Amino acid sequence: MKDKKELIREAAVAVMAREGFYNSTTDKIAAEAGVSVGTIYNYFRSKDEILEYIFTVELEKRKKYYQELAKQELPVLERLRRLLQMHFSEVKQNPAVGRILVRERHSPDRSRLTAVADFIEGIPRFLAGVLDQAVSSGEIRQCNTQIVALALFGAVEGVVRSAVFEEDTAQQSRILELASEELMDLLCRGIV
Amino acid sequence: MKDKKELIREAAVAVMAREGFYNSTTDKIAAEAGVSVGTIYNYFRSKDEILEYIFTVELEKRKKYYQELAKQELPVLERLRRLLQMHFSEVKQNPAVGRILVRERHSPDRSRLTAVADFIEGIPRFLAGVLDQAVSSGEIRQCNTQIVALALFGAVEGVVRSAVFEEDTAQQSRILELASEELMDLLCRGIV
Amino acid sequence: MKDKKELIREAAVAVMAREGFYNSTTDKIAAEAGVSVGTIYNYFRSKDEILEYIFTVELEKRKKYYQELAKQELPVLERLRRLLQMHFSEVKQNPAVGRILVRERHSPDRSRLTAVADFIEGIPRFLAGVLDQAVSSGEIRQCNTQIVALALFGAVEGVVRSAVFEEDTAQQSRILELASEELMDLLCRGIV
Amino acid sequence: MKDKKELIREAAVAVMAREGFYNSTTDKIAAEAGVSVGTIYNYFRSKDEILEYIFTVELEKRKKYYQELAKQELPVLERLRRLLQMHFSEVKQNPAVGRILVRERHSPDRSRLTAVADFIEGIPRFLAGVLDQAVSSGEIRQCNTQIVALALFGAVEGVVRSAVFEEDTAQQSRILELASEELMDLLCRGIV
DNA sequence: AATGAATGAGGGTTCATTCAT
DNA sequence: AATGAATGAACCCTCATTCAT
Repeated sequence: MKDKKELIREAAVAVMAREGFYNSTTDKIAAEAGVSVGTIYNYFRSKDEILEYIFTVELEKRKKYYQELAKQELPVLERLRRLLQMHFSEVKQNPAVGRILVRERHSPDRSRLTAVADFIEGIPRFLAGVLDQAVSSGEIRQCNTQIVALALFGAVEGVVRSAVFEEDTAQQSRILELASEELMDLLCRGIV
Repeated sequence: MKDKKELIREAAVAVMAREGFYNSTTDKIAAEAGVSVGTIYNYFRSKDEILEYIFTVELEKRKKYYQELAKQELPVLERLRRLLQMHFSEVKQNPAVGRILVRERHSPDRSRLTAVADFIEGIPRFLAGVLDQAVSSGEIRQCNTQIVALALFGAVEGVVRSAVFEEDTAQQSRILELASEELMDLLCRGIV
Repeated sequence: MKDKKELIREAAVAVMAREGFYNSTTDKIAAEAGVSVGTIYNYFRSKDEILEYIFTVELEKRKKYYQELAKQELPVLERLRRLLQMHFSEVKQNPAVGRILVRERHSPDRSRLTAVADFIEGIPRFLAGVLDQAVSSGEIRQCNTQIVALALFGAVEGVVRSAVFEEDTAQQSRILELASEELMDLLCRGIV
Repeated sequence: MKDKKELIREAAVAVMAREGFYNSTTDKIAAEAGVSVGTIYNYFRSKDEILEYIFTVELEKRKKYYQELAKQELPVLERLRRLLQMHFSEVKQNPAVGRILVRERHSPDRSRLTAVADFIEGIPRFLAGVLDQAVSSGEIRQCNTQIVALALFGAVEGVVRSAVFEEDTAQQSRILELASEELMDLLCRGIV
């Protein structure tokens, strides 16, 4: 039998993707999970914490993946390419999570939610670090790596947002398939 | 005396920037505006409509600015540069609006709010149109203009988000000042 | 030009018949009367007082009519017959008033409204007096005149209610035309 | 322990009888029931639905009683007499319900409330059916049964209204005790 | 007399969270 | 561990009434 915490997380993903965090009542999540409200509170301290957990899981996936990548001695740009590929591929497989990632990132005072903040601030910071290395090694030109990192992170989000809210699923798939190459091209050559 | 609708809009901007849309009660907005709750409802049909109006105002500003730009016979990239400059400059002057623009864009079923949807979908679509022209005229290379437009829009948002939630205001200013050049460089040359 | 108080009364009748007292906002009444809210308050002290006035006007009509009747030396039952005829005829001509008379009679603490209370309690009391006379004069048999008066008043209301909320206007007219005879028959002969 | 839905219904009856539907806030009802506001909404979808339920319960009582009556082979007039007796007896036992039945019958758009509409339209329709049978069987004379039914229903209401708003409880009891006989007399013999 | 913008108390309803079973 | 009934603070919005113009 599936871990109950995971069961609830998946139910929450489904409900939140469909209705948004604010409209996702604990009752709905419990119903979706086939569990009682009380049970949710045996695994999570609050509704916020469920969202927190969703972000944590996704962040961990990406961290783990990057650590694998880091073991191989790949050029920075190649590492970025694969990270993007992995991300878009994940979103394509599970667009519900994608919706949550782009939509519930902000909101009330959710900036205090650690995992969300980690995602929203941590990833760009991490990317900036990667870019700094690449500048040092001469792999890429001098630039304001912080801004470039923010832009890259934002660009990815922009594409994902469009895709996951796209109702035509064929179109959704197409965007997500082309996205990493297109973004890498942009990154490497500009658009001129 | 200042127009009361504008007064309320500004109060709402202040409160929503500080507390988020969800935590911005009509009572707080009324208090901030120095007005009674009832008065809000003489100018807006609902709390949602206030947000709607905030987006409308900002969207109009950018539309108007672009129309001016279009009258002059400028190269596409130059037009984009100025649009970015204008946008970052606006956000620098009024970071509260910036916060709202990036944070309240998504959310519940707010996708039905016309002005918000226009912003979130209309701008990338508009950008894609601009890029298409530029490809035709040979000013920029062949590329998936839709994805590039989404990426550009997202990149701008990514930078703005980081800036407006930055607590160090000097740092905030710096990012916003450098952003347009850095993004244009990225767009023109890539980062290699 | 029509008296403004009368103008407002008629507008209120229209709105209240359509939407019920509770849903009849002063704004709607003002709009219907082609007048501003403020003006209403130049002629009425409160929304309640408008209703009060509507009842007063109707009560006065009936009182006046009965006084005419009393001058002629008619048998009691004949007087009752004519009173009923007059009442049903009035309702037929202006079903909107009829609706209000049967629907807004009760409600919140409107029992304190004098005119409404007069209508609801005064008429049966008056009828009881009439019946008492008739018993004395031997025109009708011994009976509990109070209860009979209440029953008669209620019976009239029951018929009116059904008619004024009847959507088929032909049917509405038919009921109101037959009502007085049918009720008099019932009163005189019973149904056996 | 008493069923909680019933507990709330009784509290609502008490409050609504005292203050009228409109002035019966959910807070007051909750307090009267010794329950929190939220609990009300675990058993009823809305305040309207509470009223609906009150009417349903009373209507059911009368339906059930009449079905018993129908099993016995009683003359129509005897059935009516017993129905009236039962009704006045119920009201005497619980005048609060009586108040609600006569006062909250009309109102805003409460006509859409099924149970209320059933009461207000269903009972006269049902009575008309009963009378039709009686005409067929020759038990009563030819008459417009629809109007007579409306009149009878209204007459009952008229008596009940007077009784339940009577402050002198002895007088209240007297009216309710005499009512059914007096009405049956009226029905059978007229008042001449 | 007429206007209508401003007022603000008030009410129905929601929903995250708790806790006795 | 699981349940789900109970809780009650909080919020959006309405609308009768006022009053400066």
